[in-house]
Amino acid sequence: MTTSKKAALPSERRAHLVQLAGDLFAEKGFRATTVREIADAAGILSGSLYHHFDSKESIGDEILSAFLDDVLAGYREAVQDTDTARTAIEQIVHSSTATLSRHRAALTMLQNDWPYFSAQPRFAYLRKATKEIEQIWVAQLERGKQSGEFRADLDAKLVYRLLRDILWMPTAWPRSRGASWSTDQIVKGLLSLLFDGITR
Amino acid sequence: MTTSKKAALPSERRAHLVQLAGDLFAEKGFRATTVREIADAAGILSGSLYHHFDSKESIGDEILSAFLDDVLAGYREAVQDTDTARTAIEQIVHSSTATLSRHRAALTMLQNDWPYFSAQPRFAYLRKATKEIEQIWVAQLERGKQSGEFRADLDAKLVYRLLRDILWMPTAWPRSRGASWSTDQIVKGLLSLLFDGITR
Amino acid sequence: MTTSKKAALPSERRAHLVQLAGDLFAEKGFRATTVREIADAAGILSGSLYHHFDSKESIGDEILSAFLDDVLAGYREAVQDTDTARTAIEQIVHSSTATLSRHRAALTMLQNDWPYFSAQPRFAYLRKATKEIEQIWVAQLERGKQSGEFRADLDAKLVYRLLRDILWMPTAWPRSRGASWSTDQIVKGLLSLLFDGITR
Amino acid sequence: MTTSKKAALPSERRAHLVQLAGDLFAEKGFRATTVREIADAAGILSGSLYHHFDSKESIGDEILSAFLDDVLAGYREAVQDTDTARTAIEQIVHSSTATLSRHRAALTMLQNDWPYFSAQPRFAYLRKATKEIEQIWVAQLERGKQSGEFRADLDAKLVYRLLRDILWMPTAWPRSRGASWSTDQIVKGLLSLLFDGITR
DNA sequence: GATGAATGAGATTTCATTCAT
DNA sequence: CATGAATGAAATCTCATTCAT
Repeated sequence: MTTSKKAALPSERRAHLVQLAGDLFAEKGFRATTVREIADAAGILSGSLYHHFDSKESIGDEILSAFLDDVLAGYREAVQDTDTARTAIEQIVHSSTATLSRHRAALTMLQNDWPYFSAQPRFAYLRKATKEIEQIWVAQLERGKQSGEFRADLDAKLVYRLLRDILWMPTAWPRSRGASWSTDQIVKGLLSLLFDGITR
Repeated sequence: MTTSKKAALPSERRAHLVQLAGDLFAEKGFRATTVREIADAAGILSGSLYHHFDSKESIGDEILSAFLDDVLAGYREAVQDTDTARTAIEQIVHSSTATLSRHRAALTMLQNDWPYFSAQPRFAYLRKATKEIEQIWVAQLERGKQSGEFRADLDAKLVYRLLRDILWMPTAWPRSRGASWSTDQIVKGLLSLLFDGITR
Repeated sequence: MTTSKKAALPSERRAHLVQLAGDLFAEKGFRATTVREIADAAGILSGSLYHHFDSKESIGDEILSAFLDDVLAGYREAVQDTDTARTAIEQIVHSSTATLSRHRAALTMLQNDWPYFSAQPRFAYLRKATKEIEQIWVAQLERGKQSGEFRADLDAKLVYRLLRDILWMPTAWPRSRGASWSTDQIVKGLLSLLFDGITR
Repeated sequence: MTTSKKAALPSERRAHLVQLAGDLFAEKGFRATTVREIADAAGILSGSLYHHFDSKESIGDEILSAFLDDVLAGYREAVQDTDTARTAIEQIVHSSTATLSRHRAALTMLQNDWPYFSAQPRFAYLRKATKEIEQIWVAQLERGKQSGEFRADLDAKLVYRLLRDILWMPTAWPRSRGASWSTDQIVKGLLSLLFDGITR
């Protein structure tokens, strides 16, 4: 009656394991983290992980798809009922603030192991999702160009890519033992930098 | 009495192999690239690579240190004899333009495999070099704050990290089959974005 | 004071599980079938099977010994009170018709995993039973040679082996999605094919 | 220049390893044989096998496709320029005699692990080849029915399957420590047994 | 009787590296 | 310089089985 795919059965234990795995992925990347390390972190043997997951990749899958679902949901909502392109972009950025800190692992994985994931059919949705993300950004940038809010000479695709990266990537910065910034701080610094520039 | 380290013996063949390896590293990352793939690209067997290099890591070493040497040299020169902080930052950015495109592989490696490299004593110079890079940027940012050129509320370290990333990382963007930007285009787009902002 | 061996406690549920397991064994072989698959088919978890069986092998045991008991009983009865060797052989064959279709799983298991079973002390009875089966066949073949019913140059052991295989194996043929024959059809085709070939 | 697929590069060592592996497969079946056992037989470590082969399956692939190529070539030649269906069938059988003994491993593998192989896309050619084999047999059987050589009531497909099995399978019989028959003996016994049974 | 979690042994595979020829 | 063969450590994964609840 129930589907036989393990991935479909949630459970507290399972969620906890995904959490542990995600922490390791965020620290060292997906491929660089061994299932043994994940199992060690959970206090079980590596084989025991396969009671909960089909494969290491299915753990990655879970983390990545959860992230993209969250981001897309946030973006779609952010651009609804906005009066100006600037408001829309601001909302997109703010929506990210909330989302990103919950998904450090996914960001690190995308940054470190994109070629690995994007080459696999199983992760085809990564390309699909990033395409939709691009469309949302580009649509708002073009809207701002048309309305005169933004400079007419912006290369929308390029600006999108730059903005998305600068927005997303710091979350994946290695947590150094010394001072490090919160996602909030980063985004705030970023916004003030982008909208107002460096100069006084 | 020449040193017995293979790394000390340059040669055209050797340089070519580093080039080939770098191309693969730039595409898939350092760890994700196998020595067999490098050897295949060179049309030899994997074992034969060890006539030229001590280890896979020594190839990585060569690529990374060449990059950092180049960058640092450029940065040191860029800030010399500058009248204003703004000029200094501009020169830093422009110096990068020239350097980055020659070092795609290094950028990808730093982005993908930083935790791997930075954990090894052999690559201790990575931390040293990045620390010097930070000092150069931060010094100029603080100078600008003091002189009134830049906003007084800038978190210099944070701004440095954001700027460095946004400056360096696009070079490591995966070369998609569609339209892709040259390093020049990227830096130009970036500068106009940062110094003038998005808005008109 | 019932024995503590689980195998000694029959029950409907138990028989049903053996049936389900047998179906899977018949399809994919004994070793290739996992206890998880058996449990899935029964709608329970794999660990729960161990309330009913000591081990996977004890399920196999049950299936194989039931088959051999059946076959031997049939063979012993078949050769009793027969006037001619030909009649005896005919009865043996006909006795098989009835028996085989009920034991597809056992046939598949013997065909696929004979080396595995025959190497284990637990399954020593397999060799014993097949030896008795051989004796029954060979006795009748020799009888026919002596009486002049069968050709004198028959290698009785070889002919037995050929006949037994051709009689048993088709039952283990993979059930293809297209047209497939009933055990009845197969045996009938076989008889009409073989019988005149044996007789002088 | 050369293809990078290992499977395409023959070598003496390689052929020797296939031979050793085949011997083990013939004894215990494909799945039941571990790569460690193969490596042990060759006096090397299991990982070293992967210098020569992509995977265990590619060894199986080599053995199976060599067998089917051989069989099909023999069959195609056997039926060429035959005056009667009986001659054709006879030649098919004789062609098998020569072929089978060289391919004990393949026969065992097909008998033990057919469900495993036939389920994999990589081994799709197994179905294709067996289909062609069936067509060759059935064509000759039908020809014989039409010409009056064979009984008109033969179910050609069923008879083919029975004949092929009885012809092929004994080669896969476990080599018992005692008396065992050569492929020649088996086929001879078989022919004398079967031939008159087919003809009217 | 069944669940849910885990064990533990062993399987296949990967890959940087070594070395005799 | 290059080949061809091998090493050896470690990785992912499989699966029968156990057991507290």
